[in-house]
Amino acid sequence: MVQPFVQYLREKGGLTPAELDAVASVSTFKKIRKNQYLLEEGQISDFIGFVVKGSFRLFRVGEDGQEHIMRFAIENWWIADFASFMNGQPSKCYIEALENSELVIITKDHWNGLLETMPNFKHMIDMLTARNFEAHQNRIYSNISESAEIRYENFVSKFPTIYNRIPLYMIASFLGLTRETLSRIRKQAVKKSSTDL
Amino acid sequence: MVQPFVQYLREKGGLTPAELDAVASVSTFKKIRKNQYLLEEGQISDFIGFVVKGSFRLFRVGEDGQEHIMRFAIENWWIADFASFMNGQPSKCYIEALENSELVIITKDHWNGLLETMPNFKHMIDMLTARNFEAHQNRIYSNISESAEIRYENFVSKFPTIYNRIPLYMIASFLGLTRETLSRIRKQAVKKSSTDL
DNA sequence: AAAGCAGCGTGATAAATGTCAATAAATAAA
DNA sequence: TTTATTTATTGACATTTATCACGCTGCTTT
Repeated sequence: MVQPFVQYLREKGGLTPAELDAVASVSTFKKIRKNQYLLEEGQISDFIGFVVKGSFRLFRVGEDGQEHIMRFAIENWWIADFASFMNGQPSKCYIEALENSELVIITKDHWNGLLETMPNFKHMIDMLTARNFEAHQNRIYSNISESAEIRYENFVSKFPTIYNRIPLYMIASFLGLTRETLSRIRKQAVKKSSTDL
Repeated sequence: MVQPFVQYLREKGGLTPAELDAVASVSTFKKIRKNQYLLEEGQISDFIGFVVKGSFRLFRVGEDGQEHIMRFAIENWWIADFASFMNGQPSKCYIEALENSELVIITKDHWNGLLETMPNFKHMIDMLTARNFEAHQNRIYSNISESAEIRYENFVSKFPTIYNRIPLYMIASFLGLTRETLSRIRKQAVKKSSTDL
């Protein structure tokens, strides 16, 4: 099985060698090229991916045709449209590779099997789910209470590895801003920090 | 046990009489008066409440002292700071009764016990969790992509029973707007709809 | 009835953000 | 290197939203 994935499962889930084998037996390796879609609107997300290499964006397209980025994923992140995955409904989202990327794929049936039969795995996912829930809460709070500038600063400090790897206009989309506004916010921030002397 | 709660468990979870008894044996009834707190910042939400009667708001207080409403709950809704509940961390939220209210309370230990021993209960909660996740996604999408006016309209059509029961300035807070702005948006909306003739 | 309070509406003005258009800078392709 | 292509910046202007101040209404409480 793919090395970074094994390491992740050992560190985060404490899986035993036997358990790692069991996960391996239901895992698929997948390469996907830049700008290709892992999932498209209308499809059902009946799998979950683990990013081994590369990066992804998950976005929805508004009625006006504009793309709105819900989520990024880089190495060691899980990626799927979890809403579609959990409800079995057609997805409202696209998942696009931002670079040539590599994934481990686990289908929904296998995933649920692991949760039922492997307590270590279930415990790991429960932890992630709880953290994810909290992250959603924090993002909603941020959206309804914080200024664009502070939202941007928080993003940078929270996701430094994403911030310096992904085009600015995508971060703007994630934050619910236009690229122009984010560009200006950045300029102001530079001015401010140089005043901090 | 409290009638509306029993009915809810039967309808949504298909619980048997024996199962209802089991839930009853770990449930507590609680009355709370208007403007009282069910939970305060810093406390750990080690319980989940089911609203039998009345209404609640869950909010955070920003650094400037402003209150930002994350969530409402009325009859037949569950209420807790789920982030605190799941992670066992001190809550960043207050939960306040907006009217004289009544709840069924289940502590965390009992809750987890029900999930482990009662598949019908677990299934019901899994469904709710999935829907809740989707609702969060939709709210984030709404926040980053939609205008204040559309956000308000969607709120009204999505939660008609909440909208006509709760002060407007709280809805504004929930939507991330000032009360003044929401007041003006409403006036515009009236003007528009009267032009629809 | 009078006083107090909570909620809502509105005007004037300021600040934040979006839109459009043009260009520069950076990166990839030829 | 030269040429395309993508990404980022900037200016001028329009729109949206916030802020501050004030008054109105309806409901309690006294």
